[in-house]
Amino acid sequence: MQNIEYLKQYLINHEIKPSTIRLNVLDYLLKNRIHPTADDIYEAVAKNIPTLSKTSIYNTIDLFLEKGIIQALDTGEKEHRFDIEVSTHGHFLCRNCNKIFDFNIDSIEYDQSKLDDFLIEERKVLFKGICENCQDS
Amino acid sequence: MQNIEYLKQYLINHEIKPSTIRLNVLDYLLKNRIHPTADDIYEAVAKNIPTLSKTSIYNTIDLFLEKGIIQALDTGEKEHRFDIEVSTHGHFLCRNCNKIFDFNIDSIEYDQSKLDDFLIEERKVLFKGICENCQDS
DNA sequence: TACAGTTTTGTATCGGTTACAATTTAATTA
DNA sequence: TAATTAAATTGTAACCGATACAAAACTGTA
Repeated sequence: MQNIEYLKQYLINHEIKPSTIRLNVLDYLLKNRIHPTADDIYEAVAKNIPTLSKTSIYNTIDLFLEKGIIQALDTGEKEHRFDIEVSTHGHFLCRNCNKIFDFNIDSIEYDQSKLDDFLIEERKVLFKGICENCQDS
Repeated sequence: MQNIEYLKQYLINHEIKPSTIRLNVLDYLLKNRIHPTADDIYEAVAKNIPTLSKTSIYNTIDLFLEKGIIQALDTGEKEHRFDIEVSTHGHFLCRNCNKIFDFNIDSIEYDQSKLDDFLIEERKVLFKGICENCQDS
């Protein structure tokens, strides 16, 4: 875990008090942009913190969501997945290898009259299919 | 349940053998476009078929998904929801009343270079926020 | 050192979904 | 029509990601 000061400041800037678990989770998320599940995070962080409990991971995730430094992805898989990149962007889920690929979205053109006076807080775009790699094999 | 012949043909056209349960589920979905959960469907259809089991609803849903006459929505709520409208369109989930509103999508402009040679099979767009009605109160 | 507040842990439980064998129903053949 | 096979339906148990909650451990402050 490098740049502890950077990680601490990252949390503090988002009104999260640093703790060993939170720093480890943040470090993992920043370095492993694979849209991991709670269990992925748990398995990775538990290597550094042998006493770690699953509940602490869920607590940390809930806190990070609340403070807006991660977003949850609902892909139809049974586990939630999480993304340290919170800007609006598209996700492509390969239904063969289950990897998620990011892509930029420039605009969505839709019938706004249907959503007149609706307060839109989140825009999620999920494509599903087969990634390039899985088509070759 | 009106138009039994229409419902039968609807199923047959999609390679689904009609049965009482399947006809009832289809009828419910066509008449109640509220993006119901499996339990919503179960509760409604059980009124007509008292011996109905939850498993039969899951079986029917799986079959309908497989044959492509419904699509699943993953909204972050813990239950899946289902939509008899399978064309690509947007969904708005109100995080206050949990109603889902449909809207048309004309186009999504995105960085296609990231998805070069990807086979895109599904495009899902989900907005979340507060619907007009829930803002008034 | 004592105290209060926060963080973390461990256990039990929840609830939507799935697995699967048994039963019932429908379709096919003799 | 009865017998046989296949398909649909049911009921029970179990799975598993997530949650609730109280106890324990830790942190910061005076």
